[in-house]
Amino acid sequence: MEDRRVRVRFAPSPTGPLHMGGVRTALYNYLFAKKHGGDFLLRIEDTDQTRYVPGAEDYVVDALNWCGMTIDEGASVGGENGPYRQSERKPMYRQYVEQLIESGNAYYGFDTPEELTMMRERLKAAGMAAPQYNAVTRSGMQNSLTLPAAEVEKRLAQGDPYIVRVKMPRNEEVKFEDSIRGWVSVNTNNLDDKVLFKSDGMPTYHLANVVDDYLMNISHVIRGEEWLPSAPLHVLLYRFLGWSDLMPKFAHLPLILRPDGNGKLSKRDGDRLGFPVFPANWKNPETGEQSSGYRERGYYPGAFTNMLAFLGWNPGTTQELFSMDELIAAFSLERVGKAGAKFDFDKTNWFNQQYLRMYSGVELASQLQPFLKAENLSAETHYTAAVCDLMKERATFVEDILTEGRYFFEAPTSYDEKTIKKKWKEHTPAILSELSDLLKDLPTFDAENIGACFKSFLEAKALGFGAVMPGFRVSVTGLGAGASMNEISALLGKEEVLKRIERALTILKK
RNA sequence: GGUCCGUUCGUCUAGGGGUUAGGACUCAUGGUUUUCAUCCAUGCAACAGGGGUUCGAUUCCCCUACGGACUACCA
Repeated sequence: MEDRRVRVRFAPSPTGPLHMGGVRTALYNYLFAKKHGGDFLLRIEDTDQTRYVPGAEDYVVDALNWCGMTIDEGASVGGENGPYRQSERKPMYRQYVEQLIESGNAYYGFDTPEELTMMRERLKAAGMAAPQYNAVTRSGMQNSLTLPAAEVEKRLAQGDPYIVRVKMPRNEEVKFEDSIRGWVSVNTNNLDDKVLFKSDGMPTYHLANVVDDYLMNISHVIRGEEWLPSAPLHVLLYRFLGWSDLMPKFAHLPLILRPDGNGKLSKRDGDRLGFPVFPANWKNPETGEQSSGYRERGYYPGAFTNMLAFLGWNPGTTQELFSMDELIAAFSLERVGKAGAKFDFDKTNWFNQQYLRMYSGVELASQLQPFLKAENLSAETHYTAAVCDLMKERATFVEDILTEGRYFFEAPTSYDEKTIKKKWKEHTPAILSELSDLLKDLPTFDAENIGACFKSFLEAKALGFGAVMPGFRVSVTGLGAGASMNEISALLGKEEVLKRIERALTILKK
């Protein structure tokens, strides 16, 4: 059993865009699988046809691909254990349901939804907080445990709608070892007779999940903490089906919480606080509602997954920047924390900034190209690359290089008012004019010479940097602050710099 | 309400019976820079509370408080 091949699955329900919490669950599964040379499967849990949202499955695959997780088996890539959509596995579940009924671990239920509601209302009125369909209440309901056998036969034969429930045993401790939480123990008296098979002929999550994990030979179930309360039911199901020996190991991940206040992270929080909660943009096909994603906001997939990996896990060292391969090498479930983690958007941006810096000017130039194009700007590649090299230290996103360095691609159309008000003095035009003449005569217009020229000019005129530089900068860039003016000027070239100064002098005068 | 899970700086976390309780993000200050950013340095800032066990508990145990998840013919 110890040398069992590691096979894990990520099993989302296609009811909408994949939430970043889901991406993290997928990531931990992926890291764990790859760490142990195992398989990462994607299974679509679409047993609830009423909640199916078109496009959601493609979205999951797209998001996983963007994040750099390769799916070994799944509907999109195939595999030997398919189909990988539960809706397509519908015929496979029935025999296991029947097996459970025959062994006395499950039974038919004929109660209508209305009767169920009435039962709950009645018990609530009698003072019961959360009425359950369990060993106590099932005796008063219509099911194959209370109805005469003949009646059950008759109802089934005439095609009355029915469901199948698990027959939860009385007063039994169900124990299992969670890789993250240790031993978890629950008494079956606190569990109810969960529906395993719905009247539409589809299994519920509980049954489908256990059957498919068994059939797909899943070795480890790594999923969100929201599943912890139903894990004992799953353990019981493995036992009832005679599969205890092949039961996967469980690991229940802590949740990602809201940055402020309490509760788990939701789409609402992102809207309210101004950050995406989805990996990529999503448009609800029914309402047309748009949700923004990290990809379109300009985050690098590596930065996004790196950030996600650290939300609940740490390597035990002080290293924080990890490539996917490094993550795979360092990952272990033992180092996943037990407590929920509040999402920190600042840290996400910090990760992106770190990733951006690792690119060369040339690489950044090609990343910047679409943004330039969108603004109808263009430049030689080597020029854009040089701009990126100069500007990358002050950018979090590639786009920042353009928004903060637009003057590299077109002459300023306006001049920063604050700087003009504070630094554009009466004598500024005369000074700039003189400086301009000096720059004109420079034989080599590079940063070093410009700097030297500037310095000697200041010395000759007995002026401080503050008397000349701000005016020079605002004339050329339109801004009050930024990268080294020597570098900027050299990049722009003599002709352009002189032209801009001249233009500023005519517009600003004084 | 019940069941289960959890609780170290504002946030992510390391640590673990004896530590000046460490790192990162954020924030503040100083240095570098013509300026801004970067970078460097420094600072602010935490073991939820109460009982045990122990020579000694932040660490182990119990209780309380607080937080979270679950409590559908949803996953």
